[in-house]
Amino acid sequence: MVIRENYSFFFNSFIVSCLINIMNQVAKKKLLTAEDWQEGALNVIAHQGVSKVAIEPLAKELGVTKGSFYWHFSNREDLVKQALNRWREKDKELINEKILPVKNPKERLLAWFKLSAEPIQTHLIYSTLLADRSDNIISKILKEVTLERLSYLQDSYLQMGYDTAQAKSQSLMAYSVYVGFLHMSKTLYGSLPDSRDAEEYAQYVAKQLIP
Amino acid sequence: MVIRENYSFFFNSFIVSCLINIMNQVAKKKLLTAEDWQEGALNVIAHQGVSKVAIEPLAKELGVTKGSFYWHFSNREDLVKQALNRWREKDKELINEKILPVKNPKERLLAWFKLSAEPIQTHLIYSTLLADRSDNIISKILKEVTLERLSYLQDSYLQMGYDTAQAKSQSLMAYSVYVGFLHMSKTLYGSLPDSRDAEEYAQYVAKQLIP
DNA sequence: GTTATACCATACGCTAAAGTATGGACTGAA
DNA sequence: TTCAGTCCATACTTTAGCGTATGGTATAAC
Repeated sequence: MVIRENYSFFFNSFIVSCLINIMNQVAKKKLLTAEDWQEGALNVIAHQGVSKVAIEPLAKELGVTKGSFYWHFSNREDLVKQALNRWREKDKELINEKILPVKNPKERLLAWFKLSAEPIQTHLIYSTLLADRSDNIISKILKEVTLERLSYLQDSYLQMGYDTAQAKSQSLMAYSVYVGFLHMSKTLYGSLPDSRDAEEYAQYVAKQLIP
Repeated sequence: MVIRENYSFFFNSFIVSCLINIMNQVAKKKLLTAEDWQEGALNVIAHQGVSKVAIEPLAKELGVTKGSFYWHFSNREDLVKQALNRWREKDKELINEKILPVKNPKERLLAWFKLSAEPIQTHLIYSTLLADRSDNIISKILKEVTLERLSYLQDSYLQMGYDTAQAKSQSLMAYSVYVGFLHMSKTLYGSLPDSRDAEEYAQYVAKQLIP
């Protein structure tokens, strides 16, 4: 008892601080940010397409109601716009971290082919957007992302000794193979293949497209 | 006056027969068949996607009302199903007429690459379906069409001396280039390129993919 | 301890589109 | 001429989802 009395201050302050931490975590999990909504939207886009992004179902999934949504966004179009911009930024970061640091152009291309075959969200989103011409926002962002991706592919081929025209055609073809792979795997297998098959395929394609 | 009297029978019968012809034409244009609805749906699918196929707007475009639709089809899903089956049949006929008759396997592949770059409806529909996973009907038909197309590509490579594994991989890659081309052209140029550019591109790709 | 602000719930109106029920017009056959 | 069958129009009901209006609660600042 004496001990408890002596340590009561410690225990009390400890418990209180713990409670505050927990409550903060609960509060932080319960209070949604705009990013939470964007991520939810991107998940829907990746698996069902932009047209399936609906406010009320998404709110239900996030454990809130429409009231939350219209606090963070002005309307549905606003959410789609912000979500797609978020996707573009995340995709850019991925490339900046995993592809561009590879100095040797041949190895960089190989790394890109490997990455392009991995079953990650950014590919799912890209392939879904490719056939969705319902919005001008989509066309705009899609074109930007595609041109940016093509540019670092072209750079690699240039650094390998291709002239400008050849590098352009070759990078376009390589990128077409990437796009085709995304759709073929979804069409034939229902989803992107697992890492082993993807690696194997990437090796084969790279052999054909990297001299 | 006399003349008019004399020719009145002729005039009357002529006018009547003309009217009957016109009315028949009007009647034949006014009475829609299930095929008319299917074609209308395919047009929407080609340019806007399956999710944009709506009964009342389509009826308005065809000059009728929903009453006509629910006479020919049980519901919306029924229309989509029949329309996609019609697309599959028309696509099959196209291949049977323009590709399969070419006896030399190398020339047959070349003909296929050329055809695959032409801005025709069947390609638009295919590329739109590729990212639309909203329905099981779509996935099913899409898979069937893809496998069938892959099979005659693979046959061509087999006849050119490839072994089974090589022919499989090579045809898959060639088909991926096709799919990629569809999306790339829509993404970068907004639509499929005109015949000259397509021909040029087909030549380049064929050089890479046909030994 | 009052007050402002951030965040969310609830309730409502509105529209597009699916599907139903019913009647009408036209046609060919009996 | 009547009658059945074909094809379509019109008038509903229903539902999903967008957007608004308003009120409630918690937290931080003062």
